[in-house]
Amino acid sequence: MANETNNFAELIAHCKEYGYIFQSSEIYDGLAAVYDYGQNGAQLKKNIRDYWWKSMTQLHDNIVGIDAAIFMHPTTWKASGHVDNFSDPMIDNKDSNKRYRVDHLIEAYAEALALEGKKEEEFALLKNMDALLAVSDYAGLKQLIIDNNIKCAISKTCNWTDVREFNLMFSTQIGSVAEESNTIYLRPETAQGIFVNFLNVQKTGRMKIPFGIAQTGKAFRNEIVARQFIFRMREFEQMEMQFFIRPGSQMEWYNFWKEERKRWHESLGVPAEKLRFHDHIKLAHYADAALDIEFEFPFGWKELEGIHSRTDFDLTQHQTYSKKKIQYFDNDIDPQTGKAYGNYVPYVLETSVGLDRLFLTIMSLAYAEEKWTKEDGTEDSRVILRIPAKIAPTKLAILPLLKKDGLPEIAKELMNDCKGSFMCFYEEKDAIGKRYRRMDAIGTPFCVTIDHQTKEDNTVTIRYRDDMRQERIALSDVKNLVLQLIS
RNA sequence: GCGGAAGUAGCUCAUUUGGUAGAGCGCGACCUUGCCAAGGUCGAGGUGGCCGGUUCGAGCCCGGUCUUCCGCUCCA
Repeated sequence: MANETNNFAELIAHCKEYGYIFQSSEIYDGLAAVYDYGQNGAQLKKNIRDYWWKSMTQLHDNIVGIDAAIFMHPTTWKASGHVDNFSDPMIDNKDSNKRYRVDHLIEAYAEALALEGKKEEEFALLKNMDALLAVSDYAGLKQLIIDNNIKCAISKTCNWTDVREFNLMFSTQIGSVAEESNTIYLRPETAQGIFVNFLNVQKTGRMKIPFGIAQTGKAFRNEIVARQFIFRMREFEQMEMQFFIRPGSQMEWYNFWKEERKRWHESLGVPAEKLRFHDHIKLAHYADAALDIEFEFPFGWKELEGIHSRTDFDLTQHQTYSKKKIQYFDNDIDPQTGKAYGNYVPYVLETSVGLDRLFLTIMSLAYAEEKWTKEDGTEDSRVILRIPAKIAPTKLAILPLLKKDGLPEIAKELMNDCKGSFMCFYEEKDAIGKRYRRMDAIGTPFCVTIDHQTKEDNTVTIRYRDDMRQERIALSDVKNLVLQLIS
């Protein structure tokens, strides 16, 4: 199949046209950075999620899955650091368009005052700022900046916007009365639902370290700008696993999961040369090592999955804030001391994939436009989604060659036999070639055609999406062959 | 958030300077056909993204707004 093209804009259009992804609330002009999955997209997404869930829980005897609520006690986000790190007053310079954190801007100016020996002015300024920050007086903060004639380092002007708070967490009220104390957040990450359930799972599941807790679910971030289709959305789905380990063993497990997760992506047909590791130089407040598994998207190398060594930060924080002891008693013998390891707060190794990003990865690899010259010299083409058979939304199309002569009856019987085992699609409209092309466009890997010969010898034609090859097989073998090909 | 470009039928696009909106493909029904996008007949589908202004009259001119794409910015 020569002459393939792969264009991101065409992929986005294809996703809409064939029921994979629609813009949210499109009839009302849409909602920025929010998307809906259509009939085919929802099934593909579910298949990817199921494949991940199975590989984590069913195939690892020391990993179990949970499903925590999106709403969590507000103190969760104080403990995790999200309240402090996710919400800062910001101000923009209108001339340079440069955005500053207000406290950083004022502190930098105070430092300059100190260098000039104006210690008293520096002290007064910082005291003023702290007082205003404490009561979230944004107008006062702006006035403070203007009164001190604090300038933008780039434009050298004092032309500022109003001070605004950019909180990346969405908030809402729980209960019917909107009071300050009732404010809760939509979780900005799923991880905390695992950490707060550490003791529940460890005790009720009698889990022994090392063990993991897996979870898939929605998370929400009020991104300042969100772009690149479903790559960065306000509402997105994570698939993550927190692996609880002995302190000191984190680098061993970091390296283990790093390789394990890359191999997993390759098992979904992602070519090794399209994946790479990107080590974090600047680490987040909770991590002692972190890397991204990046994929070469149509718009460049971007994060697909994060591997983070989170140390005992999260469990220790929850222990402090909840005043509940979150520890593990390890009976195994430490070869160094000859005694049991004893009580400790476990370390955590996190693997976290963006399900929507993985969906986009699969789609960008699958989408292709093929052109070729037929035997009679004319040009032919097709649009195809080469989605791996094991995650394709529809596995098998069952097509009677004619909608008469008893062929639909045989086809429907096969449909009834197969539909309990995998997703099937039945179609008797239009010429057979046209029906094949429609299946190519939504990524159905196999088509079976029932014709007059079927009535004579109980054989059918199976047609393969990827190479358009056809072969004759027994009608009774169809289900088992497809089951074998999608496993 | 800033700058640039765009928005007409499900899709791709026409509608030359303002004068009551069209095609191809696709979609539905019927007829004909039957192994890789066949043919015929009929049909459904648009208050031109939305709101406002100028004008006798706006898809076209002006303002605002929403959304998308590209470049910055942001992304604990």
